[in-house]
Amino acid sequence: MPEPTYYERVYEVVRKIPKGRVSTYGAIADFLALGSARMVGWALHQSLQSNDVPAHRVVNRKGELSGRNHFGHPGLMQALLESEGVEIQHNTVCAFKQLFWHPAVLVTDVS
DNA sequence: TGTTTGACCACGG
DNA sequence: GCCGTGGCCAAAC
Repeated sequence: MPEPTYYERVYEVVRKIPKGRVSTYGAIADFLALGSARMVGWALHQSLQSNDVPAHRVVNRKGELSGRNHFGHPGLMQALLESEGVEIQHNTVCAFKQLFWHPAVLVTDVS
């Protein structure tokens, strides 16, 4: 049945995102070297109802919580991130550049 | 079955 | 540093 779809890849990558870290659609798309960032958004949308994927750790290139509106309730995404120690301001990840995590990078501590 | 949209990004001007 | 355009694949209409 279900062949390895682009979504499955995205799910895997997103699951690998360490807690307290955030990634971007472009980074995932670039890591998979397939499709485009748009598909990542679609995949995450599907993942919300299909898999346990920390989609709240995925934000757009600007570090903005673009999909906060899709979490069922606006603010939920921010709450989850803050719960993980990620500071959010104006629907944007503070020190996003610092918390930015790339799938190709091994899990390392920032401290 | 074809068109349109979609949680976007990179590049060029 | 901002604006416009292209691209990419899949699902919904």
